[in-house]
Amino acid sequence: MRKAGKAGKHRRAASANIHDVARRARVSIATVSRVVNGISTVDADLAKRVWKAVEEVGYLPNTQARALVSGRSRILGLIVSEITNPFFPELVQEFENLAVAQGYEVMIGSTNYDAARTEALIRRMLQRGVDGVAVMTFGIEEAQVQQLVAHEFPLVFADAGPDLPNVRVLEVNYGEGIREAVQHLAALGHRRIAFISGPLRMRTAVTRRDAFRKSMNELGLAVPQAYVVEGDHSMERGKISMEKLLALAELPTAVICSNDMTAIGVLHALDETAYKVPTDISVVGFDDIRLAQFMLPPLTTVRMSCKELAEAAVEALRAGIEPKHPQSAQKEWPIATRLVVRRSTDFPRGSLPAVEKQKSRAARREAQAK
Amino acid sequence: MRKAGKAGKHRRAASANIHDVARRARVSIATVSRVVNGISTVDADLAKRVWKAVEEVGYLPNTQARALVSGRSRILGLIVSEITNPFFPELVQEFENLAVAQGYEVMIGSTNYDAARTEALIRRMLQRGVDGVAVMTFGIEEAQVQQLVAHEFPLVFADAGPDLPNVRVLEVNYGEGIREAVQHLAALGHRRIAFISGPLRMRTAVTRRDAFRKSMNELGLAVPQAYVVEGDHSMERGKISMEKLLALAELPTAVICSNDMTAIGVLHALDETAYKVPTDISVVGFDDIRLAQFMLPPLTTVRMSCKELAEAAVEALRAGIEPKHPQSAQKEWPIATRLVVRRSTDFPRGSLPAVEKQKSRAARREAQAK
DNA sequence: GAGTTTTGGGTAAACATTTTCTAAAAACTC
DNA sequence: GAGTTTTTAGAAAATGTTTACCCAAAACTC
Repeated sequence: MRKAGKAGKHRRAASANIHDVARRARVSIATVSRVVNGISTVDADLAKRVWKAVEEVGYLPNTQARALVSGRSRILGLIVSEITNPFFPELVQEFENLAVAQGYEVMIGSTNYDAARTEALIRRMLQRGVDGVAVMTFGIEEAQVQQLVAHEFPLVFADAGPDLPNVRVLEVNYGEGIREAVQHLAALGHRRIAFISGPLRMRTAVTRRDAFRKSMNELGLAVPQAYVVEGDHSMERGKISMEKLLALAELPTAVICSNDMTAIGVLHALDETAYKVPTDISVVGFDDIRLAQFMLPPLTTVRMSCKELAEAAVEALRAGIEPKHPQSAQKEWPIATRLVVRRSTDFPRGSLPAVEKQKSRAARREAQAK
Repeated sequence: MRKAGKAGKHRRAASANIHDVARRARVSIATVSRVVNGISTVDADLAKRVWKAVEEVGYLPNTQARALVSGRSRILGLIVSEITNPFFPELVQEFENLAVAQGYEVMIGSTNYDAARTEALIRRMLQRGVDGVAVMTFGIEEAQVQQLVAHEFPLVFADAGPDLPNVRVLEVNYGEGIREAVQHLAALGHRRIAFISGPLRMRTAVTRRDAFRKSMNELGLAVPQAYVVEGDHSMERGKISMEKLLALAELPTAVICSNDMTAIGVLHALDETAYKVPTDISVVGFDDIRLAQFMLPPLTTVRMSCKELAEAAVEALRAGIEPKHPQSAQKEWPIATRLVVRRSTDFPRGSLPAVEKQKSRAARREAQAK
């Protein structure tokens, strides 16, 4: 069945190519190409013959040859901070599903907050000829942005990107969710609320922290300097940050964290003390990773929907890549955030009579169970 | 600076190609190709001139053209079960680092235990012309194995693969780690030990369960039918499985889980009861994901090193791909497992006088802290 | 029914490389 | 110093597609 003159060199037994199909269907390769690409000017009978031949020889178009001649690889780059932070796999999953549904492949890379690594990653993406890149690191260094921007393909940034023609930005509305978190805690009676931020060299970390400060101000609550601790979005650092807070003379009664991994570290730090969550200290996370509801206690957190982010990212990229995409003019893509109340937040100790408290907690538990 | 006749059609501004470099260095494209690929038959002076030109025009070889003509894409496929299960991102990370260090790109896909999805994934990988595929799903359905095996490229299976010339298998020694876990529990005084398995249609799940049964037998401990519950490696199912065990008339004093996610579900189920971990029930996981040490309490678990797995997978693939790799004859690649004791296991209640127990636990905690 | 338009499919030129073949020049050999 | 071998670099073929261009035949038009 194999083509005669092929084989030759010691090379992988190539699978069927367009010529094999053409020969079998007794048409030219141009016709095969047209049929496979769904170009409608082909006679129905011929098309049927071609499809039959495609089936018979098990033809899969060679993407490399396709990319070479068409100038489009149908690969989307996806850059994340840390693939091992559970938020990102969830995002990757959604992104990939959507991209594949649109006929794209995804090339994933994580920066691990390392400049050299990021540069190499970008170079690899350029070399593989990606059609566009989504930078979902929530902040990236200027030098690397330049490296990316210099090439002409479409870019999507989560949360912070330069204002340039082929750049689209997913505008995450942090204010919303963080305000809800602060108000939720304040409503429970908390006055001393601390915040553990992300690494402040990331713009998003600053944005989230400022959103916290703003919401506190709105309610007339003070934020002492020592109540804002810099973390780095890792569990390890979350733990250390909480230990810093625990060393203060006047402890906060609640802690809001810049992401869920930090919150997990905080829970861990508190587990090593006599303080209980939420009885003694309430904890709020950010992201709502799937794990959040499996923490002990299940984590109250601000949800930033992966699905929503992924949908916006893929569409925004397509808007940049595909010549006549309906939303090609849209530069800013809004993303909502909102509080999800679980069991890591409660009244601060002593704010209500014990009986009352017991009752309310039970009631909330019940509500939660549904 | 741009080549004259180019531009033409409405196409992305192409970056410099081999002709640009050749013109600038006043050599032929063959020479440029040779220099860039490190073929040593080029005069040192010429090579220097070529590298200079490469720098100046910012030449990046086009991987698609390369792949097209050489028949090798330098892409490795990596198939995992669920990218959202934290074990896999850790594996992906290690795998990617190693692959990139060897000049390969990685194409990742997760099956989500879905046959249609898996088939589509394999098709995509074939079409992109991967040089080899590592199937790290710890069990895959026969039909899909056939689909993969039919093509001639190298394959690596974790834990269960067909015995074929171009297939290499990472043989995970489950017996080892699981025996350590059972012995650890037995040494603490546990006699009633339950096991929550993975989905039994996966061969690895059966293997792990059988390893558990065998280790129990060796110690003369009975394993009632009801003490072996089928899970599916998810937190949700882990929780449900534990609830099943809690409904039994005679409760086990310890539970070993087929992976860490299941163990997290178990911890969660127990948190909703009056039973404490490890005081009332000890829990052991499997995998040792990074999160395990951040659980409350930190999880005793059997470590299956991602790094070791990734190293073996990449090397085994290279052994299949690269003509003269030193280990090209090696078909089985052993992977060790071993118990990591943390704080989710302890003496069963009542097995020792309270004072004694208190003391030992404190001692262990201390040992742990280091 | 001859001229004109439409339809549909084939030919061949790209695309950016690697690699084989060839040939010139340089370095030996006796 | 003529013949032989080695070294080195260029010319050109090949890789599997898409697509612009062209031309034959069919379908209209009057």
